[in-house]
Formats: sequence, C-alpha cells, structure tokens
Amino acid sequence: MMELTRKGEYAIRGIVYLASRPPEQVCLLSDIAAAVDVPPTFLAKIFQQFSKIGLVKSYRGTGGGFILGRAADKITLLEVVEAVEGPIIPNRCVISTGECPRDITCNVHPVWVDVQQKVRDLLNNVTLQKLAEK
Amino acid sequence: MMELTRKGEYAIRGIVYLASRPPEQVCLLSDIAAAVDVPPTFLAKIFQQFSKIGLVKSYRGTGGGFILGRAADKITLLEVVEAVEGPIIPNRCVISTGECPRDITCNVHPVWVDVQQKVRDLLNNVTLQKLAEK
DNA sequence: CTAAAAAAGACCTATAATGTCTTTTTAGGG
DNA sequence: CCCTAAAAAGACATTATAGGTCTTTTTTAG
Repeated sequence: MMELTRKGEYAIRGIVYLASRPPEQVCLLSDIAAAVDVPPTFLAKIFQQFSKIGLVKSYRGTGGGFILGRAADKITLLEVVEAVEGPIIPNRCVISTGECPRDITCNVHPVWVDVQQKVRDLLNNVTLQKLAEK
Repeated sequence: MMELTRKGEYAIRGIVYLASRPPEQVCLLSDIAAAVDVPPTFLAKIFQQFSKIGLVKSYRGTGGGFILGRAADKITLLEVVEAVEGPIIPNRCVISTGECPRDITCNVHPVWVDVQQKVRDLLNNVTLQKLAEK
C-alpha cells in the first residue's frame, strides 16, 4: 500500500540531481536522465509537469535545458511528490466532506485525515537542499 | 498518492461491521455484504484472505458464516489493511536494505522509512473495537 | 441425502502505469 | 535568414493492477 510509482521516484531523482548542481547552471535533460538512470523520454514528461507549475524553469532551443524554479531550500519533497503523483489521499473520504456518504457515522474517517496530515507534514519538512547535500 | 483501493475500503467496512455485531454471533457473508454495500462475491474473496490469517473465523455449510478471529480490541486497523493491501511501503527502497542500489548516498531513504513508521504506528493504534463503537 | 453455506479457481473488463515515437515550437549562432 | 539544438506536445503501445463475475467444489447441519 501507498507505494510511490516509478514516475514519482524518477521525478525525485531528477530534481534532486538538478538541486545538486551549481544553481543557474542550465542542465540538459539528456544529461540529467543519464545521471539518474531514467529513460529520457519519460523524464521529459515529468519535467514538463514541473515546468508548468514553476518547480523548474526551462529554456528551449540551442543552449537550452533546465534549472530549478526556486532555490533548493524553498522546494519541499511534498511539492515534488504531489506535482507528479497528485495529492496525498489515503482514502477518497478525505478529499472533501460529503464525499463519503457514510462520513457521519464513519469512525475510520478521522484516522485517514490523521494519516494524511502526518505524511504531508513529514514530506513538507524535507527540502531539496537537504536531499541534495552530500 | 497512497490511496486505499476499493478492496481495502470494502475490507475495512466488512470487518468493522462484523466487529459491531454481538461477539460469537455467526454472520452470513451475504448479510454483511448487504449491510456495508459491497458486492458479495468480492467481499467473499476478501473474507477468505482474512480467514487464512485468522482475522476472522469461518464456518462452512448450513448455519455457517463468519465471526471475528479474536476480540475486536485485539485486532488493529493496521492488520486489516496490510492483510488485503500488502505491507505499507512508501517506496521500494524501504523493503530491505540493498533493494535500493543507491541507498548509500540516497538522502531520501530515511524519509520513506520515517513515513512508513509513522503510518504504521497510527494504524496500529486503532482497534476494531474503537472503529465499531457508536 | 439434501440444502445451505464458504472455498477455490477460472475468467473478464476497465483503468492506470510505464513508456516510445513523431511532430512542432523555440531560440542561438553563423 | 538558415540551420541546428533543444524542449513541448500529443498520439500511440504495452503491461500490470484494480475491480469484479461465474462456475464448480467442498463442507456440514439437519
């Protein structure tokens, strides 16, 4: 249960690698993919998602590539994971009140809310800087 | 991410319902399924799994059905979830050391270990008795 | 012996995961 | 103004998992 997909793992590897490089140094996708051992076409899709929400900044054309969208200590693991895996939802019923038709009598509900919050807190306290440091 | 499957949700609903009934009272699968609104054939598969590991006790033949395998306060939500969803594994790399070829240098590893432990702790502290009480 | 019930196993469909391939857009340098 | 390098976009393919159903077998009380 709760297993990160390949996509999620690749995403983390890729962006952590980027965070480990000198800031402002534009990195080729192909170089990143080779460095973290991920299929380049797949990583491309992932970085496109990152780019859309500003986690990375992309430059097209000759001399193009990627840099982090913000300082590595301002990007959390939570953001990275949720960017590619979607929100952390232990159960449908935590998405919104009323989603669960039995939520009035359901004693399980608060447990999932608790799980969700604990996990989010944990991931939110980890920055790319921490992950990238030697 | 981390979403419980239908199977997991049905499993919880079914066994919590069983826990809410008078102990020692044998319940028909068809009755449980109707009460918690789950396809009976699907719930049958789930209860077969429960039965194999002793979470419930089954009686075959006329007058048969299911009761809890132990007192409701001795069964945790963690056991129920892991019985049908498998172990709680935020990432492959936490399964065993060496599973992750990069685990020596991987700073993400301890985060997943932490997530795993926190979630297991949370679920382990919830008993069927708590979940079944009005 | 019969009927009621769970167990077991084969089967099926839809969706998501995990990619690949091709075409398009953008931009820098000669 | 081309040419080339690079990312963006979108269609496509394959496999695994989710979410079931259906049929047959086994067990057991009466």
